[in-house]
Amino acid sequence: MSERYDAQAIEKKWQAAWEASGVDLASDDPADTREKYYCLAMFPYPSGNLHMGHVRNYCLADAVARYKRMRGFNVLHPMGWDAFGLPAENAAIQRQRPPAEWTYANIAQMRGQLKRLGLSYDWRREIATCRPEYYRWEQWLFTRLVNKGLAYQAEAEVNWCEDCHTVLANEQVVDGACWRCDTKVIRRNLKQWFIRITAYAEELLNDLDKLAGWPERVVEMQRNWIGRSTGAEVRFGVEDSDETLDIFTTRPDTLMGVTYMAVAAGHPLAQKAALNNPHLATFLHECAQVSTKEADVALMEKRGLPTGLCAIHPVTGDRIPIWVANFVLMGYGTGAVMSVPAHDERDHAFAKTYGLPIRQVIKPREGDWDVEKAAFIDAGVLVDSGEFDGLESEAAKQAITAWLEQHGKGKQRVQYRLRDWLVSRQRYWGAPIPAVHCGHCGVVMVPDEQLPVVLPEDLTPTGGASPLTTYESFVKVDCPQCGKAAKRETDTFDTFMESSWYMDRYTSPRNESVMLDAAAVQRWAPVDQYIGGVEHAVLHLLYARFYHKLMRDAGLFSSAEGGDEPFVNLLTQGMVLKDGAKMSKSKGNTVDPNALIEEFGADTARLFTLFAAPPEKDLEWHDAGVEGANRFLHRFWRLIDRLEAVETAGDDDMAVVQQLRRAVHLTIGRVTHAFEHGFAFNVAIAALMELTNTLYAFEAKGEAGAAALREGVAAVVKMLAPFVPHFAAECGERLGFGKLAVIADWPAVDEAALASDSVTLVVQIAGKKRGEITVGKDAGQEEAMAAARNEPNVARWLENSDIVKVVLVPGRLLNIVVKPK
RNA sequence: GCCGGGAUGGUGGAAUUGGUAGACACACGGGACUUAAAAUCCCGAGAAUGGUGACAUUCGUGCGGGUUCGACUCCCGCUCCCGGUACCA
Repeated sequence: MSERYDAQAIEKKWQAAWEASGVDLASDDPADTREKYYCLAMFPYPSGNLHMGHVRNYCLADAVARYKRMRGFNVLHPMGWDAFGLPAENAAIQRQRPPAEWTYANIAQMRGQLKRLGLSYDWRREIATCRPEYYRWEQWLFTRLVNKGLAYQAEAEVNWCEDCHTVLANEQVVDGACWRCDTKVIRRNLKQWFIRITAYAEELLNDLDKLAGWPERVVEMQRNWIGRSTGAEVRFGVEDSDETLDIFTTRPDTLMGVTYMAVAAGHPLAQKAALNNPHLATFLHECAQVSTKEADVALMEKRGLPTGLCAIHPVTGDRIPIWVANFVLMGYGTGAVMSVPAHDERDHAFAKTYGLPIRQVIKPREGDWDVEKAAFIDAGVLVDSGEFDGLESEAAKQAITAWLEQHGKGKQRVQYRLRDWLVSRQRYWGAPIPAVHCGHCGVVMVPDEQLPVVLPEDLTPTGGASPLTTYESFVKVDCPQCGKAAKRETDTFDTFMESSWYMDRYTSPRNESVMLDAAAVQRWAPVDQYIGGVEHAVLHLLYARFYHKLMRDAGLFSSAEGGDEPFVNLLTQGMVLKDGAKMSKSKGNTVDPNALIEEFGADTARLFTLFAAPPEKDLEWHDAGVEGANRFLHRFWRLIDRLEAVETAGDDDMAVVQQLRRAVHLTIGRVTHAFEHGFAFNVAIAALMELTNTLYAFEAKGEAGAAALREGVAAVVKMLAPFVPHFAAECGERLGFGKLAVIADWPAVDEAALASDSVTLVVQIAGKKRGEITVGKDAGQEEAMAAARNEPNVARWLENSDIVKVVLVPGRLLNIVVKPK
C-alpha cells in the first residue's frame, strides 16, 4: 500500500527532474532526425498575475506539445512576453514609477507561476518584446518598408482630450469623454505612420484558401474584414469649380438614381463650404465630437446638412446637392458617397428624414415596387436610365462603367474594406519609431548602424503627453543625413507590431546579426499549431499573417523555407467566465490560479480546465468541479494500490478479460482521436474516467486478468501524461516504468482487441425506439428483422400494422416504417 | 449598426457529424463501512402519466415553421446572450 497522493511533493520532484534532463528543449541539432513540431500559445501581456484564461490557454498547448513529444516529434514550445502596452503606462501613472519596473516585476512573477504549472517550455528561447535586442529588428524592417514605399506618413483622426493634451485610446474614451478628467473627447487630425497592408489585401484574401487548418469562422471573419468589393470609381463635377468629387460605388447600375451626394465632415468640400456658413461650421464641430470607434459611429443618429454646393452628374449633367453626413467616414474610401435612396436602405432613411427626392431606376424583374415605402435593394431591370433602360443590373454595371471609362469620368475598381495599418502611437511605453525630423532633410530614417533606437526605461508618464516628447537626451539628435541638429520621432509603434512576428523570431531568438535566421526558419516554421483566444480572430491574426509575408518579401526567408503563412493550424479557445461574465479585475469575479495550485496542485488545475468545457467554447467556472478533478486523481491513485494487491491464484473468465481489453483499446482510440482531430480534451478525459470506472469494476482472478488490468492502468497513465504530467510520471514510477518513459511514448491500439462478433442494434418503429436486439456483426436485414420480431415490445407494435419500409443502418439501428392496417 | 459565434437535465457538458438525446463530471438522494463524522466504495435520477413491480406510454435539445423513414444536427423566419468592430491585448 502506497502513501496518499501528495501533489505538492510530486510536482516539485518531477519539475526538477525534467529541468535537469532537458526533455522540454527543442533541438536545433541537424543530426536530430525526428520530425519537427512547432506548438505555440499566444504569449501573454504581463499584467501582474496569471489569470484563468492564461491557464486554460497554456494547459491546452502544453497537452498538445507533450502528446507530440510522446509521438516522437522534436517539439518547439516556447514562451515569452508581449511586454509593451497601455496597462503598464496606466499602472505607472497610478504608482508614479516607471512602467519598465512594473513590467519586469510582472514578468518575473508570471514566469514563476507558469513554471509552477509544469508547462513544458523551452525557456532558453524566452522573449520579452520590450527589450531592444527584440524591437531593434522591427525598427530595422520598418526602415526597409519606408524605402519600399510600404510605410508612409499621412493625416488621420484620433481621439483627443483638450484637458490632458493627449491622444486617447478607444478604451480610454468612456461615453464620449476622457476616462481621467471626463472632458468631452474631440476628433483631431494628426500626422501618423502607416504600413500599406492594402498592398497585400489580395494575397491576404487569396491565401485564406490555404488555411484549411483554421476554424471556418475565423477565415470568414478575416474575409469580411478585408472585404473585397468590385465596383466603379465615379468622378462627379462640382458646380462653379475646377474640383471634382470622386466616389466609389458597388452599384454603378443605380447611377441614374442619384439624388444627392454625402460627404464626411472632414471632407475638403465640407470644410470649404463651412467657411462662410456658421450653421454648417457648428454642425461639423458637432460631428467631430463622436469618438472614432466604428460602433459609436454606426449607432449614432444619422444626421446631415446641405453644404449649398452642387455636384454635376457625370452622365446627365444634372445638378445634385452635396450634403454633409455624420455617417460618412473620412478615413474610409474617398470620404464621399453617391446617394441613391430608391435602392439603398440608409440613403432611403436619410432622404425620408430630410425630404430629399427618391428616384427609382431599378424595377424588380416581376411585379412592382413602391420605392416611397422602402428601398429596392435587389438586382433588377433598369428604368428611367436613358440609353441603359431595359438592361439587367449586372449588364448595366458593365455598360455604365464602360460608358464612364470612355468619357473619362470613371473606371472599374476593386475596393477593400481593409484600411492601411496605423502603426504610430503617441505613447511612451512602446518601441521607438526609427525616424528623425530634420529641418533641412525632412523625415530621415535612422540608418542600420545607429539601430536600435533605445527607449529610455526610467521615465514615468503622468497622463499627459508622452514623457519622451520632453526628454531632451532622447529628442535631441544629429540628422543622420546632414549632421545638423534635428529632432527624434517620439511616437512609438503599435504593440501589434511586436506580436506580429514573435512566432518567427522564436526559431532563432538570440540571433544578434539578423532579424530571422533563414536556416532556423526553415527548420521550424510555420507554426504547426497556434492556440489562443477568439478575440484575436481578426487584428492580431491578420497582422501576423501580413508581417510574415513582409519578412518573406524583405528576403529574410523564401516561401520554400518559411511558407507563405505563419500558422498552419489554429485553435481559438473560448473565454473563462464566472457568473456569466468574462473574468476580470473590474468585475471582481476572478479566480486566482495560485490559490488553486496551492490547495490542489498544478495537475488538478490543469485537469479541471481541460475537462470543464470543449476548448473552443467559453468555460463557466465552478469551484465544485475542481474538487471533482482532484477526486479523480486520488481515485486513480488508489486503483494502482488495488493493482499492486491483486492475487492471481484463480482462473479468469476469458470473455470478461477480452471485454476489458476491448474497452481499454477503444479508449486508446478515442483519446488518440481527440489529439489528432480537434483537441476535444474534455471528451478524452471523460473517456479516461470512464475507463477508470471500468477498471475498478474489473476483478482479476488469475494471470490473464492481472495482465489485462495492468495493461489498462498503464495505458491510462500514459494517456494522462499530457494532461497531468507530474501525476502520470509518479504513477509510472510506481508501475516500474523507466524514469522518463511515461512522457516518452504513446500507447498503440491493438486492433485484435477491438474485434467483436456481435453488435447491438436499436429497433425503431417509425423512428421511435421500441427495443434493442443483439445480432451478428455482419447481420443483414432479414436476420435483423427476425431478431426484432422476437422482441415482445417490437412484436406488439407490428401486430396491427403493415410494414411500409425497412431501414437498416449496419451496426447502429433498424427502423421499421409502418402504417396502420 | 455591421461581421462572427452560442443556447441541450438543478449545473458544466456528451452525442462516432442525419441514426438509442443526456456519456463523463458536479450538485443532490439512498445504501455499505464507522461509536460518530470525514474520506472511500456501491446504487439512483430529464419531466409527466399508468403500474406493487420488471416495465410501458407521452412530452422533451431557446421560439415558430419546413425537409426526411429518422433532426440537437439540414433549410426558412425570429428571440436572447457573447466576441470583434481598426489606439485594450
